[in-house]
Amino acid sequence: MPVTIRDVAREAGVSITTVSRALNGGEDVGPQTRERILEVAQRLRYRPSHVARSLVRQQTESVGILVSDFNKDSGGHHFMFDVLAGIHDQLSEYGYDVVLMSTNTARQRMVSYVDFCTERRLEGVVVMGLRLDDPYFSELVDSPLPTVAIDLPVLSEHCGYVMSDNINGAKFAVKHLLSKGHRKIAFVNGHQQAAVSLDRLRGYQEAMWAAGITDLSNLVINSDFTYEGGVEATQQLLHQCPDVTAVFYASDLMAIGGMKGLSLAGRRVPDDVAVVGFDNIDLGAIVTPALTTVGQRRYPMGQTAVSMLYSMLRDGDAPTGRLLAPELVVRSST
Amino acid sequence: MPVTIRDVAREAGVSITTVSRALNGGEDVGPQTRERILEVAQRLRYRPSHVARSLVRQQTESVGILVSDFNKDSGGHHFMFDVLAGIHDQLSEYGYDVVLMSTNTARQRMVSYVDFCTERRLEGVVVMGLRLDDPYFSELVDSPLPTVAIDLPVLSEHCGYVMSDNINGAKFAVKHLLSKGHRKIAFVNGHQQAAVSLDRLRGYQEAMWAAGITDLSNLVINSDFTYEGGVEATQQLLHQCPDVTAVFYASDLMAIGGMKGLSLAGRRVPDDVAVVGFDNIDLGAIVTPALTTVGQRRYPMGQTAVSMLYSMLRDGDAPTGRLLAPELVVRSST
DNA sequence: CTGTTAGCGCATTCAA
DNA sequence: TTGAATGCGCTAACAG
Repeated sequence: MPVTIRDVAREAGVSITTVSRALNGGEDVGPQTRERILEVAQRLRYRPSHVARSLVRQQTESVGILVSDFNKDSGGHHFMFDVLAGIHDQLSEYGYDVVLMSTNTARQRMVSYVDFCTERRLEGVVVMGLRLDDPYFSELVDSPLPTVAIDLPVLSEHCGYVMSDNINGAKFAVKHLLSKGHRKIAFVNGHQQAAVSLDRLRGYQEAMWAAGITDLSNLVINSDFTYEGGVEATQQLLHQCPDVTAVFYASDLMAIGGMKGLSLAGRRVPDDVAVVGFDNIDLGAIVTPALTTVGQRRYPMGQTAVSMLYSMLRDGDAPTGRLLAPELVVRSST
Repeated sequence: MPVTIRDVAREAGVSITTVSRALNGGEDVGPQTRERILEVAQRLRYRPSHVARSLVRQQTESVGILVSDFNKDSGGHHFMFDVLAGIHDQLSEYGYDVVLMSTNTARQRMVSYVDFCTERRLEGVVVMGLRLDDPYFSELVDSPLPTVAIDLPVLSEHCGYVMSDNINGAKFAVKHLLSKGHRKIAFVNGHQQAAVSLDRLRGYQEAMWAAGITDLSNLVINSDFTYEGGVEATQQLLHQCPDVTAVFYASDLMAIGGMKGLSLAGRRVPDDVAVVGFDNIDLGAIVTPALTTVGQRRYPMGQTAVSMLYSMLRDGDAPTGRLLAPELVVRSST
């Protein structure tokens, strides 16, 4: 239906080869001819078929973004959205098309991620929001398809990853609390299926140990990253360890829930109990008191993932694990 | 590089024609042959090239999602993300691929949206987050490319739209306030480039007029949908109309900012001043007091847009304007 | 400098 | 029931 290269060729009175050359900036085309072709192409609003070009060149110049179930995720919205933006923008900077897919896309079509990508001849994938135990994920990791994962520390021949330096991020938080004189510092973690949870726990532990605080029993509670989880975990924490003076939460949402829980229990923030979160979501600046938190650089994270993928695609570079420095944002909750 | 239909044909000792038929469920294939072909295809992990298929069938089975600049938008995150999820999920339900593009993708590549879509042979587009005055948008609307816009009431031969019934949504809010006995009800609107702003204003006005309140001067203020905007607008409002007893904000973010502003001014919510927002973002349930708001059904909005696009694509249906009913969520701020 | 030829991987006539 | 031939729109050798 659309205008093809043939139409342009006929109208300009040349062969399609010449049209192709003229439009692709080939050297060997007469200036007059070129000009005429360009004029005709523009007049006819000719747009080369990306599909046909992909077929003959054997490369689609497009990569997939694989996201875990869109709607089931609540709370991770901000994180995912910003990272997605970074991925998209950087990709289109490099001239790549972006094909969106989610874990349930594949499920619906009854094909694995790898098969989906193979069919579309995607040149690479960026993965985000997946859990370590996703059944299809390992297949992706083992496949020759260039892959970069966000927040999943898996490294293989064709798969690299990008994530915040969660260990040091957690250390920043704890050290900040220690510097304020706190000793009884509790930690409310996210769910255990997330790789980041392990790192944040480790950072917390190491910072505490380094300060000579070795008995962490009753100070660590596992929750689920959500607001409600933060409320509940805090109540449990207050029960099993009433003399805490500070709590470090593995997410801002939990921290905000935590402040609610503390308030319900009659504790004042930051006077009775100091609070630190993780993520630096917009909301943290709005709540009262404003939340001290460890910020993740979400948009750059997306960009970084893509630039790594690009170097794999273009230069055949080996994938790496790349850690982004988090930043402590001190506000009034501490 | 990947396995092609040829490889399967050779391995199975048949022609590629037969392979094609067998794999596409053609009737006229011997049961034995079919089985053998299926077995071979599976063993070789053959995946038909979506690219080649698109070329020969002259349809790509993929649609584009056009989003305004990803990173410049702050605050609309939730809205965009949920709608995006709805769009994506429904699209993949129908078997369509999803190509993501943003306004700056096109700008970077120096082509209009239409050209971008034409090159990729996208069959349709869903547009979201664009402003009415976007330079390229009208081109899209006028083009023969099937299009559905979110929150942009433009209707043309090939362009339909989906949005919340903002007029009635605003009426719900105002009527709720009226029923609580309020008369001095102010309205803080979003920026004027958004179509929704006009509708919400109109709903507010009509509801007030219907209640016999005709003098709305000093009661309406224009802001920008943001938290900060809400704070400032509220201060201004309190200045020019100190005796307001209720404020309806055109976004939850502004409403939350407004509650902050009210608190700063020593007014209590809801005792001194009642507050209603618009959007029903998660945050609204978390703040204190919890925010009464007009909820938009974001995920269904995305789904609806796609089902409309699908009927246009598949059945040649004419595009329509579809309004989704909003819902009043009453919480403690009123 | 330009045109002819040959595919890319697949679906689809038309014959056999 | 199967296969050979044709072409989707385009690029890239190879000639001229």
